Amino acid sequence: MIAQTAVAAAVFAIDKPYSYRIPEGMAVAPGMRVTVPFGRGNRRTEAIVLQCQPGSGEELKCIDQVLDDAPVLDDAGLRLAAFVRERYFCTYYEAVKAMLPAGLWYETVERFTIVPDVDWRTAARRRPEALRVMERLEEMGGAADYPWLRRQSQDEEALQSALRYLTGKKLLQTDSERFRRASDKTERLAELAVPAEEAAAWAAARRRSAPVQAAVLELLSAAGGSSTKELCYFTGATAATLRRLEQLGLLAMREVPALRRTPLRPAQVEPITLTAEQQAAYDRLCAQWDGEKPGAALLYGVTGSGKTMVYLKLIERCLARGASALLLVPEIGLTPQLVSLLAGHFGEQVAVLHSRLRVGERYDAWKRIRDGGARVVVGTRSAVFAPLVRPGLLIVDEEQEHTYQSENAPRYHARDVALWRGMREGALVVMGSATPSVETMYRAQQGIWQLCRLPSRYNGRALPPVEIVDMKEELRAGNGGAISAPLAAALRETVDAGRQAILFLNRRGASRLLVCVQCGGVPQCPRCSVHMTYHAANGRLMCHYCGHSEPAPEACPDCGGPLKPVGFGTQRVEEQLRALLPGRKILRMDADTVSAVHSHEQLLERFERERIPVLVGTQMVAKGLNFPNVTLVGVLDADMSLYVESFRAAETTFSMLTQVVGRSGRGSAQGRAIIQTMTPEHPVIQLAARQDYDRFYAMEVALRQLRGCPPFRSVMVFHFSGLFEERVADGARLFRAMLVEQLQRPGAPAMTVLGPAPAPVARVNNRFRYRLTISCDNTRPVRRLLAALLRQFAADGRARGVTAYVDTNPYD
DNA sequence: AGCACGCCGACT
DNA sequence: GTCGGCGTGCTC
Repeated sequence: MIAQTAVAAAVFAIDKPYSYRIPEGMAVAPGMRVTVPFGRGNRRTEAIVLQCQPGSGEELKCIDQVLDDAPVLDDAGLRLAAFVRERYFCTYYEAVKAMLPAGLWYETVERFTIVPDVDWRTAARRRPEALRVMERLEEMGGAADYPWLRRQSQDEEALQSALRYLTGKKLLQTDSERFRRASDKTERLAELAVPAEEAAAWAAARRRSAPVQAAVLELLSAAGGSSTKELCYFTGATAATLRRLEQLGLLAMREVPALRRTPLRPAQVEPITLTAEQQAAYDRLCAQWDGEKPGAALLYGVTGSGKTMVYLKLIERCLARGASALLLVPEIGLTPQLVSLLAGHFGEQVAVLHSRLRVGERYDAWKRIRDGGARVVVGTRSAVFAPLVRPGLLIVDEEQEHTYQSENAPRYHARDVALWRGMREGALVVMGSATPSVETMYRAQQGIWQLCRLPSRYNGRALPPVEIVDMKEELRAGNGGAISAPLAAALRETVDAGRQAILFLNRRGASRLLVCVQCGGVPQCPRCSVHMTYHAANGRLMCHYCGHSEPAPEACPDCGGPLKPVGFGTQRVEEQLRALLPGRKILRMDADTVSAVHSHEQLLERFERERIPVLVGTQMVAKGLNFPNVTLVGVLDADMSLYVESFRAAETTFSMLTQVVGRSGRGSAQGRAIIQTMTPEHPVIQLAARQDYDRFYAMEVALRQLRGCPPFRSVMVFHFSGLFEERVADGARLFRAMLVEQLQRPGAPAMTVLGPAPAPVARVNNRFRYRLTISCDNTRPVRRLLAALLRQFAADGRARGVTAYVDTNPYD
């Protein structure tokens, strides 16, 4: 027998089914994972079986190991992987990996053994690091695994180069052991093994020579015990530091059981009753559902119209029909009430899937879903791949949210995957939103999807009145601060009345910087073309692009001048508020105040429970929960997000403003909202203030047609990156030339090509980045052409050292 | 992307 | 003379 397989080691340019012989007596079926030899060196790699067919396959290499007793993907799953691959320009295996829970993945541990009877001392005499490795191995009896070697070595890169050298010279041989990644049921806790005073004394003595170790001990002396993860975050320590302290007898590690299943907190619920309007929408959806091919529908309901009630009723019906339901949400942390509500109604049948689950939790949830135990799945983006038994209903809540688009390969959009699944698996797809994306509304208007409206708010209350403040006038009047006079007055009024207010800073990463008071310099990331963010919680500088982190320097690295932390966003606003509202409590929510210790859920809870008068924050406060006591919402710079380089700028701004304004007046009291802007006349701001989605949509859809953007055409962004700027730029230009050549052929599709140009952040992780944007019809022949072009590009010698990938209709 | 094969400059 | 540099081509 012959197996057609998708191989993990295959990159995009060479990704296709590879055939292997199935040895006599080996039980292999499509959807099972195997290991196979691949490439000239026959290195072992994982693969998934796509198809089995008869044939002797004598000329083929053999599958060497079967990793699963039963298929991990069924036919529908394999077809879905093929769709994701074709649609999003990724490899088969990348698609498969996105579909399976991490707990199912095998890890390979490489083991190195000294080849017997060779004189490695002479052979490697010119490589000191290689000699050291061999000596260490000899002490260990001639063999050790990679993790052990890494622990013994300071410089991982040097170690890897030495190992490459030694295996190349045939002085070392390797073999690999595979084991299923331990389903992590425990968490490591670090505690002091000596009295706190002793540890503190040790730390004081070594503060110079071992500052990180000292910091760990100081923190533990103060805090008692801490999870290793948290400890590393706050001190900048690595696992190696902790191990060293353990060896010194200062630290003790303890494994404590971590919960595998986050307990659901079922809400007290009553039977679902719908308003007349909700009932009408529900009935129409059911009628569609009962049709031959259910297709998709848009549930367009203003904020507070009770879309959730309709979802619940639909899920109830889905279960009654013996099918499973999926509810996708943009961000799980913001929907605890929804999860409780589901648990209240559907109890043990609910499974929650999101990226912050532990490996074991995720694996358990996945199994419960696959085995039919969990038939109501609520989760974020990747939950769209949940192995639902008989899927009957797929709901995408707030379908316009950018979190549904994956930022790494496969760069899929969960809403589009849900639509594909719905079509293929005969499930009804419901997209819900108060501000639908232009694409979705267009399709609903065109009758491709059914359009159900919920025009009235649940409590019958009108939306809060919105006031626009012209910040140019404020400037002319001599107010250069972040808070305008009308907002200041409204704040005082609200707070004096015992109500609460939320101020929203419409800035991405409103971060804090360290600025040199003497030369004005700002510490930059050594690997990226961005400045580093200052985290007061742990006194470190961090790069949000590559993850680089270092202790904040005492003095300016350039001139030795004093450094001062400068709050660019929320902090400055907080200072002004203190002056404005003396003696009042103010809660700030940003990267500085949100940490491992205080999650933003906790902060929001405190805001509600303690009735703190004012909450200031960035993106995080825009969504948030329902706070009945909030009667004032202020948007500080509404137009900021209008000027980002994206065809979605207007849409995201409108949606965000609508959401923020909707936070006000959720309870019994009337709310109000104030929008501050430099461009009060801008139509998006005006329409958002009036909450006039229909007019906004009409305006925006016309613009999209003019500009060749979705829903009329797709925007595909090609990203190029590499270590040498010249090469990347040349590569991007070469790609453009190749593309233009294709477009000149007769019968070629129509496209507009823009660029290439350097990416907004031109260097990340030492790699230079360029982008090329095209606008085209996203049809199968076009994708085939683009995929062929990417393969040709990868094979071209002139593009050596440059990698490329495509993003479809990106959000940034 | 790896990895092996293959052809030219600095060491025993 | 060989070791080792990296340019080139293939992956069932």
